[in-house]
Amino acid sequence: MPMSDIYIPMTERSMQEPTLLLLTALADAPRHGYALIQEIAVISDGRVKMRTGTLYSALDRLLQQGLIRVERDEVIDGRARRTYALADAGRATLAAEADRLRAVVAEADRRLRTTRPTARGALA
Amino acid sequence: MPMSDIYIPMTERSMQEPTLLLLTALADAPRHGYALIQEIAVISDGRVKMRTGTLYSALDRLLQQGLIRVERDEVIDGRARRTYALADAGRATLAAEADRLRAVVAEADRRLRTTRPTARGALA
DNA sequence: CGACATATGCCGATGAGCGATATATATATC
DNA sequence: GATATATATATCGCTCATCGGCATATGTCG
Repeated sequence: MPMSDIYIPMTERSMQEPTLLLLTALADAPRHGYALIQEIAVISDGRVKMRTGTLYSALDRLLQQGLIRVERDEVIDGRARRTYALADAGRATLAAEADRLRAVVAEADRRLRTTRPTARGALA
Repeated sequence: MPMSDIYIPMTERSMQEPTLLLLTALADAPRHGYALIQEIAVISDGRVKMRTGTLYSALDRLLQQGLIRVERDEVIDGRARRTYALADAGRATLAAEADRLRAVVAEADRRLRTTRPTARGALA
């Protein structure tokens, strides 16, 4: 019989840049969705214009993972507004991610400065 | 009539960690596939055990993008071995990626240290 | 009235990465 | 001689974060 086993990933994928920027944008203060898009544009120096499809699905996912929480719901000038805050777990995750990336970037810099033509140092 | 337009992404996705580690592992010297897996384990302090599925498909992709090149093909002790080297474009891409990540990490650190309870500084 | 900023949300498509599997040789252990 | 582990490359199907597009609604500016 065909066993239709469910795919269960063993390792969790490393965080991608949009998610990293999202947590970073929430690190200093709670913000609502639209404000996050603008804040991320500022953080990334105009490079990243986050799509709402990315934003709201990421917010849903991060809520589910417990990395962020809903701070409050309001209606401002007739427009609904949902404000999100970084949860303790999200704060810890962001700090760990920053440490991890700092180490990799340092290693990349080190290697870019110490280039050898071959792995054993030999050269024609 | 149903227009079956082809999906053409406007922006290129940001590099993920496995790719970043791959380029980093090639930054100081050319290496072959299996050596890259081991080198990446060292760089990431044992955290990342790259799968061959990820490795060889990434190598194919990076070759196609011109970020790496085949340095040489050998047969060592009866085993085939293909050695890859970082191309100039790959070197530039890695350097740019490092700059970018350094900036985001610095911003994350800054924000984690300057946390306010709300976006406007008010608190109950 | 039309254009644009504000604000949230859904949906289909894409592709990097993951787990599994296959193949083959060399070396170490029983 | 069998069995396990290290070396080495390669392919396949699956998942999920991200992307682009679309929908909806209000407020403001010209």
